[in-house]
Amino acid sequence: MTAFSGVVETELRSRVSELLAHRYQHPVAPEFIVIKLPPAEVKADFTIVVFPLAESAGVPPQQLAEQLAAELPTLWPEIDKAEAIRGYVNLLLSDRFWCDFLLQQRTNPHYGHATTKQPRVLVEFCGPNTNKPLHLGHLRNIFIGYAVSEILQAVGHEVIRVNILNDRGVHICKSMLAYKKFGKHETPESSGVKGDFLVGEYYVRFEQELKKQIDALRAEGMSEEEARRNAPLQQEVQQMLQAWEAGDPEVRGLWATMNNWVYQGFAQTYRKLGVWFHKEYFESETYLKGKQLVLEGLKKGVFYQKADGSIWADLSDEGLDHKLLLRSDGTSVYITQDIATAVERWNDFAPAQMIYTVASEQDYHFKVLKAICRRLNLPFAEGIHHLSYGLVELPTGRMKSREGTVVDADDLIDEMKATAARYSAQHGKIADLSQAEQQQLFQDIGLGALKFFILKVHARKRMVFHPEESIDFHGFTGPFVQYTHARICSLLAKAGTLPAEVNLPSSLQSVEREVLRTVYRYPATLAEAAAELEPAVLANYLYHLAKSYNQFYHELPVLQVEDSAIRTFRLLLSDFVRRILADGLSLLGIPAPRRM
RNA sequence: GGUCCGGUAGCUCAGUUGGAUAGAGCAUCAGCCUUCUAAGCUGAGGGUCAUUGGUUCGAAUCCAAUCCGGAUCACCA
Repeated sequence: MTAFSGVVETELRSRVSELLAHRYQHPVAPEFIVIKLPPAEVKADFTIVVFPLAESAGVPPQQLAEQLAAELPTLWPEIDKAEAIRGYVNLLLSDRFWCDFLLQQRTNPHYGHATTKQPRVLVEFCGPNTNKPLHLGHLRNIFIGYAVSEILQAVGHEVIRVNILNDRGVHICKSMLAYKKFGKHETPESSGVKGDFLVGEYYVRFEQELKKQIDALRAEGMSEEEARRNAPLQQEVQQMLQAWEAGDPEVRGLWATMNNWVYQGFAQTYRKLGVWFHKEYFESETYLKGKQLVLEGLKKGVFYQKADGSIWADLSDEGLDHKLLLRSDGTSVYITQDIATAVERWNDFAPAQMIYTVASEQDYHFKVLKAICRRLNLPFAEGIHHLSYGLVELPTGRMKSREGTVVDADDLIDEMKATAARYSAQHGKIADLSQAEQQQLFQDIGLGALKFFILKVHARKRMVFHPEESIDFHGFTGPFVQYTHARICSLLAKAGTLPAEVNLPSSLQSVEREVLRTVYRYPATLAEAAAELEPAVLANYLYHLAKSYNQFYHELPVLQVEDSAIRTFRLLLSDFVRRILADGLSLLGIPAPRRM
């Protein structure tokens, strides 16, 4: 009911509420009074929607609107003009109010950020398998998870960032087996191939060789399923998995070696992306641990056992199915180890919430996980939250690493960087920077384009990525916002130091007012982005702020203004916008270069 | 089949939680650099908000049904 709003809305609500109570004997709680931003054509800062009030008060809307318009300015002197039009009261605040707002807030080092402490939360993101490099899907996950972490921190939460490494299982053995058979002892060093890519090559190689064997068997007359089961590689990889689980030293040794290659590769990519974790959890360390919890649950009667010995949860009373928790041979399944991992995290950090950044294909899984933790009476059960996001697909459909149809994260980052370099060369504005500075700048812009491209879309939507249509650097993009920031930096550099004592201009231009109105919305925007766990809210806002600043910049001179009050005011406004752009971008994990 | 998610301009997406004539970007067309960074600014064209019904003073937004696309319901992870 109460939308995300700021100090003015709060003030207006309480004034209107008082007015209705005292003057019209019609009490309405402030939070039920609807304050909106008027459409662009209307020359006003805020709009009170009178219809709901009129209805319950039994007064015609236009009549009540006129009464409010007549009385409100006397109750709150900051209201310069109040007009009643077709059941709306359009309010224009005074120039003085907006100037004061700028002067007060520009020195606030935490503008938009919360000053009160919020509970500790844990955010899991990334979640790679250790048999292949990170791809575009991981990038969306990482960008969302990182940005949500930053945003939650901005509104006062202590945020613990964790990763989950899917480092064991048959798919990991596949690359190991292929390496053992075809690897000829090559290493990342000897081959010059980044560790995660090297391991990924063997994963693909396994699938290729397996397919050959299957095709050969089918040519001999076996069915698809039969051939798959009987292919020698399939049997070998199962044996390898058993050897791994039995702790076979040779298999474990190869596993550790290859996983370390992958981790070194990941570390490079994380560094490039600017992300990090407080702690990494390894499935190899938790996959056995959930069993005890399940057995306790069985003892307490929250689960049941079938005749074959397998253990199940009956969740049908809450619209979910029966869920297997332990196989008939007593081994764990995926969800069993997830329970264990959650318990471990609870013991490590005791967070009020555990947020899992995981693709929407696992929506059902997380419903089940939460339900089971609840039934086990685990203290963190209610705090489990699945931050679900839509898959990134290619025009040809889903990315399949087995078939090699993936967009590798590193490759994409490099392409973006190259594109940024091409644009920069065209514009020729940064030729005086050193080579190293230029390289860093290209990286910042390329990553800015990529991260913004992904984050500006609401997480729940799935997105199709067209590799041949390169990501844009103009319009509603990261570079546009970065450019606006750099432009302001340049302006301020030419202006020198900002004066401490300020005279305010006597009146504001409409573009200035529009920029101030947008600046005003920043705290409410952050609050909304945090509450919704939705970086897109922030990305959209930053674009609008940059857009309105560019209009201001184009329409009005700053440095050449004679009147020192106006010149100073515009510089301060520019500086404030610059700060918000830089702050907002950094919450999205996007650097804000000072030149470009 | 059950459940969940999505459907808004040619394309990619917003839409302030039920409010005024539905907005951006890209693409197309037309303008603006002897002035603070043209990765910018201004303008034009482009819409049956999937469909139908309902609730309401008022619906892209809420409800129901239908259509289309996707995911999921494994002794896989």
